[in-house]
Amino acid sequence: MTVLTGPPRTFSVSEVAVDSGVAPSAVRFYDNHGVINAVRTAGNQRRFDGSAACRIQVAKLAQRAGLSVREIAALFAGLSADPTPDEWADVARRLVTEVEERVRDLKAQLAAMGSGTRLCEIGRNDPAR
Amino acid sequence: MTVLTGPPRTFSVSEVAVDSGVAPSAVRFYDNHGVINAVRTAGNQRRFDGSAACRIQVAKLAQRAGLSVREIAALFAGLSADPTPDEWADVARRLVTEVEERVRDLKAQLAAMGSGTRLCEIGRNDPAR
DNA sequence: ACTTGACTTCAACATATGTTGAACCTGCAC
DNA sequence: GTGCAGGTTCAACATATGTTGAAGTCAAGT
Repeated sequence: MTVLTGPPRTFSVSEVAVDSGVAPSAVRFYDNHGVINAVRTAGNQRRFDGSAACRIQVAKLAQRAGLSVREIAALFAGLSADPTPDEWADVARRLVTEVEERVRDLKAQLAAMGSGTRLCEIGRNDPAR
Repeated sequence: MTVLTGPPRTFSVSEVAVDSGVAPSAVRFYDNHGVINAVRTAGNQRRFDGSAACRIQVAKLAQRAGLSVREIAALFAGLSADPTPDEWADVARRLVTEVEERVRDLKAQLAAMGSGTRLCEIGRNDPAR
């Protein structure tokens, strides 16, 4: 079944900006790049659902963890308006998988450096000199 | 004591490019931005020590984990030419600490979303409507 | 209906991260 | 000492990620 719920409330650009902690210009930027999705009023103004501020908060942290806006938009592509917890969980799983792989790669390189085999030629002196 | 070692071998831009897997233009870019440090020949050409390719490999992975070139240069700032394993270990520790904090922040936000308290107002409907 | 604050688009600017091309110079092998 | 692969700088270009300002439109209260 579906819970009885009226027309869901929507948010303007500046509301989403305040809720997500970014500038209004950034909200428009994220809309233009598919991180969030606006519907338009009869007068062409953007209206967002409640997930927009949330998407942006996640997007900012994902950016700090190395993902590009394009990658984040792709990650959010399957998300419906006002996503279900299950949809969010799936996004979260894919996101964490991706950033953890990047951290693993970094750690592996760091580990390969100092220890044992000098894969990275640390302090390398030409062996053939 | 110090191990008996002749004048250590140096590397040209294109050698570092090959060893690190980036374009020569990128090697010059990283030099200009302090990720690596060249000495100059009498004829003004760059010469790098063996750590340069290594620094770049780490830098590329650190970038994928969310660090900027400026941040990476700052991280490498304390590193001497041909750094000791101890110096590398210190850099590695600080680097991992930083990226893991970013991942923690992301995970915390994701966790706060789906579960329990709707901090992110998922599927929010105006409570005062 | 008016006013006014918030919205629209678009272009220009700004910073980060490189790449490319021109014009010129070096280093090394012969 | 000559040739030439590869080095130098500098400016322009390119993409990503936004911000700012101008010029005009919308929405909502009075």
